[in-house]
Amino acid sequence: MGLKHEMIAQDLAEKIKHQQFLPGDFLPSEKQLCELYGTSRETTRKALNHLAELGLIQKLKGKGSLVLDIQKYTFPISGITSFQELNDSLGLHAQTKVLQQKTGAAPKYFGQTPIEAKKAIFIERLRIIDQQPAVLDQDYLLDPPITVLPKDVAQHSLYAYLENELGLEIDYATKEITVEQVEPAIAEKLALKANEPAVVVRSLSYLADTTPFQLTTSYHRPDKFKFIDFARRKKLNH
Amino acid sequence: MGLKHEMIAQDLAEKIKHQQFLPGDFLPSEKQLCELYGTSRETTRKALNHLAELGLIQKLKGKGSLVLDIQKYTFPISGITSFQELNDSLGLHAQTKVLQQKTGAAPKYFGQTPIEAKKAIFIERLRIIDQQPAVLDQDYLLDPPITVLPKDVAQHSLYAYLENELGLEIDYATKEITVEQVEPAIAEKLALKANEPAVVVRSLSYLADTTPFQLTTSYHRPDKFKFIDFARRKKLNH
DNA sequence: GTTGACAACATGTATAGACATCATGTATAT
DNA sequence: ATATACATGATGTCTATACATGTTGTCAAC
Repeated sequence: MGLKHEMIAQDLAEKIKHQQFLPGDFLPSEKQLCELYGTSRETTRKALNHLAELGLIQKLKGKGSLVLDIQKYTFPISGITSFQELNDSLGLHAQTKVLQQKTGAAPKYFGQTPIEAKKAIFIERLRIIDQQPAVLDQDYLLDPPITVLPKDVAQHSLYAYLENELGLEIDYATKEITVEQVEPAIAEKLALKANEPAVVVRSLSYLADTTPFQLTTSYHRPDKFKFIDFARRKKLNH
Repeated sequence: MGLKHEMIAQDLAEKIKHQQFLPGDFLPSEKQLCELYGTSRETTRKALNHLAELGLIQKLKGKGSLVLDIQKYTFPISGITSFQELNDSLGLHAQTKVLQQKTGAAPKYFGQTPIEAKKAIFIERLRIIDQQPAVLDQDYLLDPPITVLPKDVAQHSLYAYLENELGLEIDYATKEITVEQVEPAIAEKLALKANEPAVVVRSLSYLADTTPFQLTTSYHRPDKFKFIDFARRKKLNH
């Protein structure tokens, strides 16, 4: 079970990552890819457009699909990616220390957005890289839709549990990055110097049916923080 | 002159922004939109998918296209957007002070990416919001492809000049956000306190033909910095 | 040698149609 | 009343085709 255009995109992405296509190379033409995968042109084009959005290739009219020079660490960071996934795909071998897990009331607001769910599971986790605290994550998993969370999930991949065990479809999120002074308890956990601010990433994540399910605040040590993004120019802003 | 699917997307985006469709509403069905705009279904769907990528709507299978509740200031910030465009679309009425404009050698590297162009136009601009310095932009416009820059362009919109006057197609960029201690000259221009770090956004922007044309370093006062993003979960990371 | 016309091939845009899947209301059978 | 079955209309995926436009090499004319 798999959609054709996604499988083509997946396959080509793998081949680019494994350097079977090098930056500066052209991918096979759409016609050749159609024959190769046994699909129609529109389907092949859907896959190529997906890769272009991700910044893996650049489509040049009349010429072909050029493989771009994206360093490995450039692409997984933007978008919605769990720390565990990042850890795996970048080989960070970071350590996760679960500081708290309890149930309680859900926050009433995220910025100006009111939160409907009344209950939530609260998790606090410290991410340690090279024996140094790097990130403090505070998560509220909203109930509904998430009613229980087995004890060991927070230690491993939350997203894998939600997607694979509960069958939830994680779809989109809004994020906000600021730099702030944080309360002493948090500063202490991150081993910040006196008056040193933290990078605060607040995000609200939604399922495919538009139900919000997770509210996260991540506090990053500023010297460990790096956000890398690939963006295409969109022309729909009035 | 305009592509059908882009014009539909543009039109629907306008109507959403002007609240002719409210968050929680469904857009007309694809079939109705086809009749309304006199287009085929695939063309209409291209427009809707574009809006979904931008976070303006959520498509629900079997139901329709739901208008999401995105605050105005949520969407223009991500992607590639010039300060001038942001200023206009958010009504910041910021002030731009051009500190320097000169020609010289281009930097040799951007991170690990080597830069081919030898010459460049260097511009330094201070963005002032509410009488307070907020951002210091240092731009290198690479030569080629940009050989000259009229004196008053830096004061207004650089991107409008490049796109409309020179006919260049600005297409994509890579960005990197970090928090760093900056050199005293820069700290002074931003009126930073002693040892106060700045948010540094480094970006390399490209034309549609993959030519890099601009190398920007933006230094933000941390208390004025806010990065807002809408992201969809992509599943192509192995 | 340079230019120009042309063919071959690439991607870009748009259309029409088929079939699958999901949501929902309605009518029927129990 | 409840449950089942079905029809309807929505979006999702895929195919086949046509034509437009950009790129490049070739070959002929000058």
